[in-house]
Amino acid sequence: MARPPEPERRLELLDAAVDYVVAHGIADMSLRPLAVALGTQAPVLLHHFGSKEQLVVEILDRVRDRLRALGREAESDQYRSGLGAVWAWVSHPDQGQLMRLFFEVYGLALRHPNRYSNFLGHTVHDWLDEPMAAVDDISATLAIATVTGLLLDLLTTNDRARIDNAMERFLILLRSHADQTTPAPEPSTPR
Amino acid sequence: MARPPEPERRLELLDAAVDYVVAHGIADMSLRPLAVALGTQAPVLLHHFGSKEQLVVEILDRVRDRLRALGREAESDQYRSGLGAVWAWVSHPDQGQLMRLFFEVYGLALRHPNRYSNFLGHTVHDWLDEPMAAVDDISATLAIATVTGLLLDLLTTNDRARIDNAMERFLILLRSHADQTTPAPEPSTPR
DNA sequence: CATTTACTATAACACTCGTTATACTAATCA
DNA sequence: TGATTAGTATAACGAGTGTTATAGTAAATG
Repeated sequence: MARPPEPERRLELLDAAVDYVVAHGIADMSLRPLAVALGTQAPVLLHHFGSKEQLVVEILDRVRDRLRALGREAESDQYRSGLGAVWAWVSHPDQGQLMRLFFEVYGLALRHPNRYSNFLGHTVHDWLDEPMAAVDDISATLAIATVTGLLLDLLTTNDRARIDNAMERFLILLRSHADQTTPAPEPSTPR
Repeated sequence: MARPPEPERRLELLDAAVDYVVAHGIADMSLRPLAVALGTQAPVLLHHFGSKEQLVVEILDRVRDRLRALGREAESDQYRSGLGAVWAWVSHPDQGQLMRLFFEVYGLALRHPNRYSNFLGHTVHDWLDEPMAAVDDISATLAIATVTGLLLDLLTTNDRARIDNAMERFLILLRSHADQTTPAPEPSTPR
């Protein structure tokens, strides 16, 4: 009948919004500043996304995608493997803003589980399933928790040496325990 | 000259505000709802605390006190010791709201380090110094990170069995490593 | 061309925010 | 008693919020 929709525009806005949120956080994001940063106006965002809440949902879905992509990059690391590779990728300064956002959303989600159920329910299991697929649930839980906790420490104290050493010690703990329990252990971290 | 100040009233309001924040979170705390919950009005809070920002600072100082108290309670645990005791106390359901607030503030502090510098700068080192005083920095870093990460998992998934098992496995890892390196290890977790 | 629809621009609405001003009562001291 | 200060109410201000209404332009179909 008439002019066809242009889904490109919507995706363009969404991608730019994700970049903005990664850079500025999501806790006190508001439509008007976001819109001007994107070269448009608040009603345009509402026209495309319906409501702020829906926009936030779609932004966080994209953030989840980026976190999953990070896990896949760790898997394809050619110098390290397993948990060491995950740590190398996740703790890299380039990922600082993204991981900061990760913990920011986590903090908000703890108070409003319903509002962030997509993010909350899936993000942890994304990691359990993909980079940690080869080990049992308990080991994966421990490994992910350690990475998470060290990362939180790193982002707040920025004490790279102390925390890299702690990660190294954790990898040694895992390896020495594997030496005790299995006669012919693999040389790298458990997979 | 005239009517003397009544510091009791101020502390009374502050204590009630801490309870309110522990229950409702601090990210979207605002003066008016807080005031009515405390049976007063927003201008009264500003009269006593100067500004919302100052009130938040004082509330978080109190929250930090409660977290420190939790560490001391873990130290006096008569059934467990060391890291196992810390985990038992910190992961207890009674502390859920407090620990949720802990991660909420952490998430906010990652974006606004200056605003939450008191909380951010001291809370981690409180733990390094008190419950973890007996081990070296690297071991303490690893232990606190693991507790932190597991706690975050517990608060979001509530999967108590899986996470308690992961903690148990971590304690076993530490013990077996101690067995390898020291000839006469202590029976409990490393202190 | 006329119509329909997609997108954009401007203005405004109702609401909440932190904060301030003002008036009022209560308690202490000269 | 009068003066001074502490604490408590009430109202209001300016700013910012998400959202809606309205009008205008752009692009496609009949």
